[in-house]
Formats: sequence, structure tokens, C-alpha cells
Amino acid sequence: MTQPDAGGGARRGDTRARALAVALRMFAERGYANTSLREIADRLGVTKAALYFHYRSKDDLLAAILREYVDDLGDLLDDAAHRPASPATCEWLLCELAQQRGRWGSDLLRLIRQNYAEISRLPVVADMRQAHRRLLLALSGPGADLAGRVRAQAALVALEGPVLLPGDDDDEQATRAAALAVALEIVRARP
Amino acid sequence: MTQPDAGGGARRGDTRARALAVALRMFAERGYANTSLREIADRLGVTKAALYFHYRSKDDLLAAILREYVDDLGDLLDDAAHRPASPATCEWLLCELAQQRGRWGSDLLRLIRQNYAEISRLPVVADMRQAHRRLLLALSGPGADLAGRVRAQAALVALEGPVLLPGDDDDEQATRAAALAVALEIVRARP
DNA sequence: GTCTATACCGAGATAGAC
DNA sequence: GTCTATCTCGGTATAGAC
Repeated sequence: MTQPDAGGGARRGDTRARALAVALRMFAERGYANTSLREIADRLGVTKAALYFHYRSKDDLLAAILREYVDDLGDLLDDAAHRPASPATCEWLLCELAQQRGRWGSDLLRLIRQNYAEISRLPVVADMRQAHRRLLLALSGPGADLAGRVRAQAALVALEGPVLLPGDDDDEQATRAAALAVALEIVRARP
Repeated sequence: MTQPDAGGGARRGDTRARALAVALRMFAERGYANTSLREIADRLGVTKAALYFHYRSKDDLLAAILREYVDDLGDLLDDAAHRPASPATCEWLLCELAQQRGRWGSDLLRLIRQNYAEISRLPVVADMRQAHRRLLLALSGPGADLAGRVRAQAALVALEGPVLLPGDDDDEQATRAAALAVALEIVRARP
């Protein structure tokens, strides 16, 4: 799996998009600081300089990945904003979130959680934090107290908890479903 | 706060211990990869070479911090192992864990969570993972199924969830108490 | 046990040809 | 769009005096 272009598909013109996918995987697996542009370029089958044509810097490459994430999350939050603020909406949001994260795969979440020290230097982090605030607000309701916000936060991390658990050999689908069930439980236990 | 030795205390002979505390704080605040040994030495009031006398490498310094953590956690787990496997023990463990983390402060947890990509290269990570497994086992019970383990994991992350929430201006004590309450709720909801 | 000075290396980034 | 070649900088790590 060391040779370039394991996908075997088209090689010309899609470097920009392929770079995003490859970088995401490598950043998630090996860490942002421990992954050099040279390694990314190698696996991509191009040179470092080619990467610099598409992205102005290494940070820029990381930011591009994260921007996809916040945009997608923002769309979901917009949908949620058009619904009435109710427990039903809250549960609907958790389900949608679980689905969305299933589509994203675990790499993106691991990238964010395990490299947050680097990410927090980037400008995109402001948008990420705002999205997180909106998420908490939607989950806990408009005038929630401290306990309510902590509960919402707990439901959120419960949802992604299993993703961060390394090396358990359970079925991924089943684990995700169990996590969603627990997250729903948490918000339902709200007095 | 830029000048060395803000503590104002003894300066000779305790470099090794002070280095641990200073490094912990800086690694947590600025990130492991973004903190150079030169910066640590400066704030410590010594030179880089002095650091290398006490710790063989930057990784070694980080590992020493983490080893304190795993040892302390291991002691707690040993205590738990001497108690009967019951829901009461499980709740007791959660409370002790919350207390212990209060003593450690938020820096250590943030260091681990936000720099896990770097940490996972170190040998100590094996002990950390084992401690985590023991923790999950103690919380979920001996023969727990998938749902039980996910629930235990959720309780764990719920406990540290608020620590990872940046910039909320709530009272730290109250937030910690609320997190513990939610974590207890989660394990109590176990069927 | 702590310092000065320096070697060394790999990283990100750029220039300019093709 | 992609290459080769090169630059620069900051990092870790070491040698040896005090």
C-alpha cells in the first residue's frame, strides 16, 4: 500500500480533490505534525511542489478539510433551525448527526479530536467553535441552565465516544447504533 | 508572566520537577508540536541543555508527565479491584475519578485529548490504553455486552466533556459537579 | 548540575524550466 | 499542472568547558 495511487483511477486533473482525501486519512492515522507534505505527495503519486500548486501551505490543506466539515454541519444546523425547538427536534438532530458522521467516517472525527492543538491555531477554528455552540444550543434548548448544557455536551461526546475508542473489534455499525441509543437516553433523561 | 520562575521559590535542584509542571502547562496550552524545548527552558529560567540533562528527549519529557498520570490512575484502579463488582462500586469509582481529575486539573486532560496523535507514538501509550480498558471493565462490569461497554465509555467522556469545552464562563466546580451527575445518570440507566 | 556553542537534520516553502 | 533543484529556518540533540 506504499505505492502511489492505490485507487487505480484517473490521475490527471483530480489531484486537488484526491489530496484532500489522502491528507485526511494520513493526518488522522499518523497525526498532523507527524505527516510531512512529502509523504502525502508520495502516496499521491506527485511531488511536494505539485501540492503547493493546489494549496498554499500545509495549514491551508488542513483548513480545506475542516471547511468541508463545518459547511456540512452548518447545513444540518440550518435545517434544525427551521424546526420548532422541541424535544422531538432535539432527538431528530441527534439521529441526523449520527448519520452524517457515519458518512464522514471516523477519520475526520479522529483528526479533529487528536490534533486539536494544531487546529486551534487556524482561522477556521472560529467557525468550528460557533458550529459547536449552535449544536449545543439546539440540543439543550434556548434557555438551558448549566445542567442542561452539560447534558447536551455529554450526549454529543457520547455519540462520538466509540469512534475514539481504539482497537475494539466490535461491529462498527452496531457500535454506532449503540452510541446513538445512549445519546438519546441522555437527552431524554432531561427533567 | 514571561520572565522565568514565576513561582519565586527555590531555583536549584528542583529543575526536574519544575520542568514537569511547566511542560505540562505549555503542552496543554500551545500544543506539544508547537512548543519548543527552548521556550520551556526560557520560562523555566534554564537552558535547553539543562533540560536535556534531566530528560533524554522531548518525547521523554512528555512520557514522564503521562507516566505520573497512569500511575495515579493505576492506584485508583487497584483500589477498585479490591471492592466487589457491583453498581455501588461503579458509582464510587466515578466519584473518585471525578475527584482525582479535579486534583490533576484540566491541563492534563486537555494535553492528552488534544495531542493524542503525538502521544500515540510513545511507548507509554500501551499503559494508557490498558488503564483505559481496566477503567471500562470496572465501569461496565465483567460480562458486559456492547451496549454496556458503550454506556461505560459514554459515562467516561461525559465526565471529561466539560473540560474540553473551551471558553465557557461557568463556575468550574459547578460544571464538574454537573458532569459527575450526568455520568452517574448514565450508568444508573443501565437496565 | 548547569552552561556556551554548535552540529545536524528534516521540515515547509519558492523559483523557474518543461 | 507538474517537475527538479534549492533555499531557509527552526527544531532536536550533542560536545565539552565550568
